[in-house]
Amino acid sequence: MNQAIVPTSGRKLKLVESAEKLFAEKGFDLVSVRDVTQTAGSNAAAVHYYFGSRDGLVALVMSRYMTPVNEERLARLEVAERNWGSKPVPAAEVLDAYVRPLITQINKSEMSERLFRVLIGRIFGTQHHAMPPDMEAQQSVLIERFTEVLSKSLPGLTTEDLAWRLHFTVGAMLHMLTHGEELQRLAQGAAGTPPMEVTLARFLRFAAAGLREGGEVEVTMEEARDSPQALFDF
Amino acid sequence: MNQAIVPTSGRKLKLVESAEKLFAEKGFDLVSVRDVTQTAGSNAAAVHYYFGSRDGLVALVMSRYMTPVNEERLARLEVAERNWGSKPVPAAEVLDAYVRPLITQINKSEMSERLFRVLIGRIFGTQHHAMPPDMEAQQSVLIERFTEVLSKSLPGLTTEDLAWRLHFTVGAMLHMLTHGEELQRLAQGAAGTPPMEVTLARFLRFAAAGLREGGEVEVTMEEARDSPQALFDF
DNA sequence: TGCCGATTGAATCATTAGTTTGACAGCGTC
DNA sequence: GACGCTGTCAAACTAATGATTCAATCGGCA
Repeated sequence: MNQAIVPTSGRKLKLVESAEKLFAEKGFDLVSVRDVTQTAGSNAAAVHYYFGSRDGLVALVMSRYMTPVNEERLARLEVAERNWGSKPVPAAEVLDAYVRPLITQINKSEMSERLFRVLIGRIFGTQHHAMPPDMEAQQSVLIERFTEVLSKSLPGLTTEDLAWRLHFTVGAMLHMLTHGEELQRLAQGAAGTPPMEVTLARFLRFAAAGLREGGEVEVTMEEARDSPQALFDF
Repeated sequence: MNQAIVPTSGRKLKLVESAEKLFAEKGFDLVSVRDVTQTAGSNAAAVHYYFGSRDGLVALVMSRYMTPVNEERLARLEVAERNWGSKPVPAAEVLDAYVRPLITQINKSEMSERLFRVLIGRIFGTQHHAMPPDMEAQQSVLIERFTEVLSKSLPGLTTEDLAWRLHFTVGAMLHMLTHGEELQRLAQGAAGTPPMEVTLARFLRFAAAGLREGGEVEVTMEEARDSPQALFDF
């Protein structure tokens, strides 16, 4: 399924791999067609010959990694649901289904762990309307499914609270994936250089705690407008 | 302090305000000098006359909002420390010092809440090495101070765990600030349209729970390499 | 009024971007 | 051997960008 997308014809594959590397290092926006073709030892026209346009190349790289991750996420979620029968799946296990595919896929990939992490972070951090329609749809399905299952795991939560907590969770994950490098520079060694599994385990625990114990916000919008300060007293 | 940076000379102010609006809407990278001058009803040369370069304008806009927020953060942190004397400041109160200045500053600003939120998110989300040196230094001090105080609030944590949890926290906040709009589109109304105070309160509770109850990761790197799966069993 | 520095704007430059074109080579087929 | 298909490449095209130039204009002050 992975290989079907990119035929292993030498030239095309070389282009995709060069693009992946550069996209991971500098971000989708800061890599030009010429950067890619130069790294691949090829010509600018090659990108348009194989991918139609720069956007075509970007879309291909994105779906090459997003699709298998999302498919594994949905598969794991279904297994979890089956295992727990009519009982709600524990939140931590739902999160696990969301996070663990990142590890699975990195092991399948030939890219370095560091580059893979950043690339995946950039892909999933792309604004939804800026990605190809089919991937946007893929993401919508994912959000819907995980929200549905999680709402049973955390029955006390309003849909509004759940939506926002999930949003925080996704934000924390994307930041970790894309900007983990920066933390290691900033914290001057205090953050260590843990392998991805350890960092993901830390993230999982952090997010599970936030999702479960994040309390309730019962203040209405009207009350909030009158005395915003009160929101923070607890 | 805020006004000192930008003299209220009509033309210059108009340029800065137009830039802020466009930067918030499209991001720093996707706004050209001509976009700004056109919106301000002015000429491309004006930007270089007043700000030296495009980067000068960006730097000015960034510091205009980052500086007061960070100063208030540090001030509040000091007050909290004084109030608790020799006892550690509760984590939630440290987070409060970190978050509440966003509300203070939005009320001082003339920008709409929505634009302010996104702009602040983009500013603080900028890679540290991509910002002017003085602001990079400002951020370093901030991280150092908050880490220092928080490590006393959460005495059980290793510095490595703390560093990563703070990283998650910052990521969740930035995502909420910059991409909150997107959630409201994606969740199809499920996220509501809460005022910023409510969202920040939600965030604060989420992050406090994650920081406090995120558990420990005692597995060493060596063990993790041998059996990554074990990390997720809990 | 006349001067002078501060400001403004149209035009221009140099560079970079994505894309297109047309020529050409390899290669199998009729 | 001519034809057609697939790749490949250098070059050129078009549009945009940040920056610069230089003449015109404004506004206060002697």
